[in-house]
Amino acid sequence: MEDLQREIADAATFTDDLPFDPATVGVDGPVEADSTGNERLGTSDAPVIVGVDQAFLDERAVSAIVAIQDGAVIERTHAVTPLSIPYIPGLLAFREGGPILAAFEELSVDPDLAVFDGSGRIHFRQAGIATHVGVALDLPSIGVAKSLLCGTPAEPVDDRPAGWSTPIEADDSVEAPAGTTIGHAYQSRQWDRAQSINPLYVSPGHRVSASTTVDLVDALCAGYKLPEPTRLADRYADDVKAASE
DNA sequence: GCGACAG
DNA sequence: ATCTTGTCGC
Repeated sequence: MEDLQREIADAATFTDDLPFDPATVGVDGPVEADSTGNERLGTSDAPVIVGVDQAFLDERAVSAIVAIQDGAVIERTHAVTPLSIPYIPGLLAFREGGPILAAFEELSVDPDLAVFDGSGRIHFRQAGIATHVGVALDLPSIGVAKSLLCGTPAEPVDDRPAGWSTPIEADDSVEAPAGTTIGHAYQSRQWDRAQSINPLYVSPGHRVSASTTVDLVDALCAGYKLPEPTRLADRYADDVKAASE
């Protein structure tokens, strides 16, 4: 499995190769989770961005995908799939990749970018879940993780203001030249005082550079810690789970 | 053997 | 990820 990941990392592109201008991406505010937004289908040229997340029940995964365009939800799909292997750090894609692809098969719109819950290039072999699925679908993808799998932040990450970011550099645990920027710690939100919020760890999945990944996540956040696509997929996965138990 | 480790 | 009450603050 590790050799396969090296091949996937090799096939991945960590430079910008997007079908849209990242500078035009953004959400005005929180996206309505129950919006149908179908009236705009086929009318806009704006990029279709999908958020992917999962919820679990026993040995099954609920993979949810929520597609947004122009700051509105245009489609939601999901798949409930049996799980085969347990969670092993570094091998997450082998547990969740298949179930996620099953959900993508239910999607009717053509996404321009996928935002994953987990790492992309911030991975021992530079092949996190965002890279696996991005390469499999040859779709631009980024990984947004809530904790750091590997690599070293260029600066301390504690108590940073919203908008701050610092590179995550390859260290001995990463199969890349030492010092290579494999992603960034990005503070999407912060409290005004007292308690502090941990930063997000964002990294390229496929066909996106590390710096553009930060710009995209920044543009997709709307006042919450997680970018809108991820937030919506997270909630949708929970809804589907609740409805099926 | 010890430590470290996305979801 | 999941199991869960209370609690602080806009």
